[in-house]
Amino acid sequence: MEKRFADNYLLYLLARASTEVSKQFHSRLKQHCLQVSEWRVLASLSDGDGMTVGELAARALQRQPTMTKIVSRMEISGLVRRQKSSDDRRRVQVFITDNGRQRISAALKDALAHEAEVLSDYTQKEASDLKTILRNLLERNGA
Amino acid sequence: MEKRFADNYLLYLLARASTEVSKQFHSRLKQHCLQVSEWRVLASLSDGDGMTVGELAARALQRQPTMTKIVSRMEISGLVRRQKSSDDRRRVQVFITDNGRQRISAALKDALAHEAEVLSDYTQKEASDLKTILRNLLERNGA
DNA sequence: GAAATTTATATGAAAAGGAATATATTCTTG
DNA sequence: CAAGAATATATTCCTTTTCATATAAATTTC
Repeated sequence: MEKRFADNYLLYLLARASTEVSKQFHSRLKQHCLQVSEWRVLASLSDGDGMTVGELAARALQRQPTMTKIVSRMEISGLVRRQKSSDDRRRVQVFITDNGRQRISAALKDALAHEAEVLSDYTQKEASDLKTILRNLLERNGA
Repeated sequence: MEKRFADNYLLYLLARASTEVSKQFHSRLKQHCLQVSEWRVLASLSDGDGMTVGELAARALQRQPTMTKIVSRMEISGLVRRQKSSDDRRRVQVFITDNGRQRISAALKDALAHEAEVLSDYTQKEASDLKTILRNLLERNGA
């Protein structure tokens, strides 16, 4: 069988790996009534609450104007709240609400469970090596 | 420094690696006047011409209705052409045009050059191991 | 072989995203 | 400290994607 360009092209392998594995998890998110973008924002905020729109955009791999819109929607649905930063009033800090915290809590557990499934065939060392390799790739590419 | 959930979460590392590395290449695509979706379709077709809309969607990691529209746009701009399959007239086969082949040719070279840059710090073996690991992850996750 | 089911693609309305730019605030520099 | 540059967020307009479903052809089942 002939080897296709794509099957040996790093960017495609990365995109495919990310897309396929994420797709599995995204179907679980539906059960938590969470959109992918909502999940990403809430997961980020559960790490460090009170992030600015720009920080959130970077973390959630979105552009800033997109994040502004995501935050607006999530504010309306009561998952987060906005607050102008007092020391730099250009900045807007986004905080997770109790409602948001409740919604993300189960999803976070589910995320870890799903990750365990994805890595179920791997030894502990293999799994940690895989992650190290990815972090390494990111470091070497200016992330 | 505290460790964030995301920085050790496989799906995030994959998404981040894919997004960051792809972003670099996407800016190059602009110089070839190609959209990302166009690049993906043409690259797929340069591997195996005459793919169905469904096959293309799977390869280009898009949903089928999205691919129908991408193909429609690309047909209008003369990069591909459609042809109803004769053995199964539900299927539509998509072929790359001469114009499309011209447009993709330089981009393909650029893709390989960019990949080499991304992997410039890696030895041959490390690079090939990285790809093997990703292919492996895909196989184990039903891709 | 007709009816029901499945499969492949297309369509239409609504949601989301993207690029460019506006607005507001802070920083810099002379 | 005023003018200009830089930074953070929001907005606008336009393109693209998504979801649900329609359409059309092939396959299965009775």
